[in-house]
Amino acid sequence: MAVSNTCPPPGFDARLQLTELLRQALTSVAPNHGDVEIILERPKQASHGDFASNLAMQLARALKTNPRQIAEQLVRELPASACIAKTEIAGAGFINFTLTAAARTAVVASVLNAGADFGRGNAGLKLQVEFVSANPTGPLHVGHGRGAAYGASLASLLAFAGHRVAREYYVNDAGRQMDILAVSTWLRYLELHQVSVPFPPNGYQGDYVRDMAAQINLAQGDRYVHPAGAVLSCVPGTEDTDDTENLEARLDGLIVAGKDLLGEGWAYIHGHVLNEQLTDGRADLEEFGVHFDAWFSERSLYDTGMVARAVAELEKKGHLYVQDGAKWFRSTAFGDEKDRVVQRDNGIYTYFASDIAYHLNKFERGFDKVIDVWGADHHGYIPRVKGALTALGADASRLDVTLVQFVSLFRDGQKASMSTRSGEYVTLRQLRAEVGNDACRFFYMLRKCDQALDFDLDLAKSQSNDNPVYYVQYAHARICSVLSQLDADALPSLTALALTDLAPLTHEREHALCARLAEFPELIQNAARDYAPHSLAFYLKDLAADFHGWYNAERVLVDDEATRHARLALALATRQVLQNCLSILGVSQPVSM
RNA sequence: GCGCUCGUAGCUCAAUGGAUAGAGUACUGGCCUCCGAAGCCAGGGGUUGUGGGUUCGAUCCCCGCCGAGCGCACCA
Repeated sequence: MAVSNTCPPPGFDARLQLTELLRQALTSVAPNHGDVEIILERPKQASHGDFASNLAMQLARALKTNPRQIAEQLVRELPASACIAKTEIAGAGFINFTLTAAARTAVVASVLNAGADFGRGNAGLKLQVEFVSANPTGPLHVGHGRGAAYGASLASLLAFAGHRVAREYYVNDAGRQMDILAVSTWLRYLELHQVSVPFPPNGYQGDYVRDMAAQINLAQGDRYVHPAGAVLSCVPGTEDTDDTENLEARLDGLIVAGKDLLGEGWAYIHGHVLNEQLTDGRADLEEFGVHFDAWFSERSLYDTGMVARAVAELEKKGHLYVQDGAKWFRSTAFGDEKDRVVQRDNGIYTYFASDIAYHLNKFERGFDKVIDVWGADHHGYIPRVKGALTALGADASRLDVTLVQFVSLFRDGQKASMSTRSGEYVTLRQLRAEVGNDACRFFYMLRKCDQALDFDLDLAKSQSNDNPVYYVQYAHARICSVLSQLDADALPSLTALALTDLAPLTHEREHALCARLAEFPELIQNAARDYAPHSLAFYLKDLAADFHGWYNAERVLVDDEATRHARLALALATRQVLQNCLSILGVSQPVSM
């Protein structure tokens, strides 16, 4: 017989308790199946109680018995517990548990005691999350913004779940794209000096390139000026702009010209534009609340000989062969659809080679898991990277690649076009200025990352109840507002509230809100396991809804002191969980709005 | 053609293999002498693209088909 007025001990966990009870019942009913996993879920429907177990259904086949019959046996063998008000068998054989009021409201004390640590796990793995890693060839755009928001939230989530998380940005400072940016800037610089070299259509077109040219002009004057004839002397092909191959060859010719004519000056321009773009991107991300522990340079992999070492290692293990003068990695032996070049016939390593080295380096740093957040357009790249790791004798399952799908911006119902090269795209900075950091971070989290995102600018901007981020923040501000109604001496201390008698919390909505709070630690576990920070955004909407519903149904500041204190405790606990959850997503918690 | 990610209410999206598939939005009607109405309450809305299979049970797992996006470089 359940005793409903018994107070559960501090740190009481109903799920753990019920799991233990079922485990004991199981050993009595089916001693040979003691290893069956005990699953407890929170039913969607309130009439199904606080927790439901499908244990009887799981056993039906093995015991060759009707699930409902097994359920009855299990319930009969269930040890008595002070936290259970009712046990019911329902549906196909579910066992539904209804908790006592005291067991339901106990979470309030747990939240107030744990504070900012409520929900924190103790997972303890050493993880790395690498994200954004955009080429520093121009401003970050809204697609990078999604990767940034997702990666940052994921990293915070994993850290909150108890992992040790390193956040890293891989800087592609060694490739052809950087050369193209440097040559684009140089050509704009030459334009300032009336040297007429036609600007290539496949160069970087954005205004920021002209800005950097002006900076170089200011600092260095005309020392990098060369006549148009000299610049064009090593540019092959015709001016046919329809032939892509021809255009790329001409661009490469311009790069060669720049390196030859400028010598040290090329290194200066290259270094300047790299530093400029990196600094800009870093500032942009910092303002967005996205921080990195490390900025890993691709070039450093060459400088330290890591790339050569990785390729030599593959060669030693017999996974390379030479064809048409190039060195190929036999990735088809590891599930890839074709073999891949790691070193070109001119001796230059491919990007893939440095990426093998990079991932080898990551693995050598001793992470239990390496998580790469990539744009969805890179998905075809996964088999070859994993293949290379396997070929090197590493455990490729330690690498998880999460793909983030594309973002389309909609303004006035119209899709905004995006093209990096042409410079016609909305930057992350523009987006943040227009809709604000909080709405950005939250909107990016309103989709699973493997779902294409249509970002509705007008909705994100609207200061109305259409906007979910305001709905959640409003709940927080409302609680703060209630507390500010009290004189400082009328508000009991946190420790006092944590000890307050919660028996006055009898309303259905109060219990629903408590159940939502109790869900938070489980949410963290599941979301961290699934790399799914979006579920935190959905939880916040539910939590805010439960709070608003309660708030409209009952007053917090009532005359009766016992009731008032219990409700204050619940309001404070709600605010705490809102804070914990919003912090993980990098969204602020305004006191008023 | 091959591969990856998807297809859920009019629209935008959720749903560790569980019970009557949920929110928001839009539409309709209510709630401020009352702690913040950026709020709440009540309505109608569905063959989960489609056809099979596995399972006590499938939006979820497997196969086929239809449709969408993205890939299929000695670019990064």
